[in-house]
Amino acid sequence: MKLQAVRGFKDWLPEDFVKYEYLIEKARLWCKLFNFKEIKIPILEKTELFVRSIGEVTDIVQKETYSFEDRNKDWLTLRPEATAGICRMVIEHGLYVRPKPLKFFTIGPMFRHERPQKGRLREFFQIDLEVFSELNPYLEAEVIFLALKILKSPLPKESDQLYTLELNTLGCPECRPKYREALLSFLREHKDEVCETCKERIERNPLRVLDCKNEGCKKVVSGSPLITDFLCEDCKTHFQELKEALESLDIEFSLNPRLVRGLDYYVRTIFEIKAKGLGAQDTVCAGGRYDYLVKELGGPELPAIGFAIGLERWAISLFGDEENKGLLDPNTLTEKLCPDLYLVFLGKPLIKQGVILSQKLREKGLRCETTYEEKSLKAQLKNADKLGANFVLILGEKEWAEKRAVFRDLKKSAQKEIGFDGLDDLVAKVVKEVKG
RNA sequence: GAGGCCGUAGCUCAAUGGUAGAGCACCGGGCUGUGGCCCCGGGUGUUGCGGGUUCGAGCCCCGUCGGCCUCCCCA
Repeated sequence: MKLQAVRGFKDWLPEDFVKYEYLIEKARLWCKLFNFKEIKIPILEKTELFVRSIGEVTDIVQKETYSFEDRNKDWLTLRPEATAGICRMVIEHGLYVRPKPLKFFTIGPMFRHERPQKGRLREFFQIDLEVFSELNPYLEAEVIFLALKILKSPLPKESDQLYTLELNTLGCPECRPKYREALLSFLREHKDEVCETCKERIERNPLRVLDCKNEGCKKVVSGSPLITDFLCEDCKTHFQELKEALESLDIEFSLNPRLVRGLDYYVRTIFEIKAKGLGAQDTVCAGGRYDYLVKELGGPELPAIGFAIGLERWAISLFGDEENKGLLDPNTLTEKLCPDLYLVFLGKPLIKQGVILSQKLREKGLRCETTYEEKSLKAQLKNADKLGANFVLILGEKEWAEKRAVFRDLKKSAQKEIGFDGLDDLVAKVVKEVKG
């Protein structure tokens, strides 16, 4: 059997890498402007962390994690998301005593053992942001604003309608159970009308039924009790203030009372940002509040909100895929992979000069490539062209002796002669030509 | 985890159960002082892998691995 990458794990070829790098840099820029601090947490954590945070009965923990016993007989899990690890970090290092708000972001791979599809890999990258602070709707609105800001940042105009924001509230430990009970009894009454999957969901995770795409289920759900009718005063007020805060930031959103979460720790506000053209996996960013998680993991009471952007999905939404072109053209990025200058040397004695000269040029910031073997001028130019070089510098033994070189613009097919007095002078002149 | 479609050269794809091909890419040459264009030459392959049926399998059957899509779930 041929050796190949593990299923659902992808290589990033140079042309892929530039796309992700471009997006990551855009995101990083906005994170920093909002005063988020970049951190790194381990890829591997104790299994217990995810069981306690995400929830023992969730699908993620029950069947999607990469978990194993290590040589010390410790149960470890490749992180399926970043929030739990960041909470652990905050608690372990006592970061909660630092001035609020604590704003962190991290970028890295997550792992979930699911069936791969477009926009759904087993190793996938997330840009994850978390804010630990007081429960405040303005802060919350700002976090959502930032999510949209990041997503739209690579686009030429902010006015596009590529991304849509959906909003909901899950209530808090005080009001959610009441709603859950009401929903549960409603669903039990309509058990015969929902699909097979939902029959199971009713007892396991009734909120999920709200999210079912089955037409019959949708019909049932349309008459179901609404969370908004069960919210306690605090949650109601908070949600109302959040909506007003979003409006004051000119953020368009649609309320989706059927929006739910696969992770147990979320309370009150949750949101999702969907993108067009992604098929079934169209959620590019998701997040919400998790006001009790830090305490549940052994820390102090510390309300928090966060979200994660799926890097690969974000990339597809902007650059498109094999079938559909996106709004951004990846070719403008791959051009950056080409050398600025290719040094052509004719005659074996000059090869050594090529190595020295290219080094000096690199120190001046030029991306250089050169010849290491004696080859015909034609072969070297061909090579320079194939590598996508913008310019070539041609030095033959005759020119070398007469202290002159030919500088050729491959894109314009024009060339001129450069006289020089020593290597450093040549370097200076070439740099000037290339950089304009 | 369930279902469906698919897997042939580096890439995109052909090939009634009867000798594995094309375009692009790649390599060499025309062309030892000027790239792209052109011309000539080269197929670069364990038809994903393993079995089975058959005189004969890229094609049919089973299994397996992988990809895509839907479900499940989620970023």
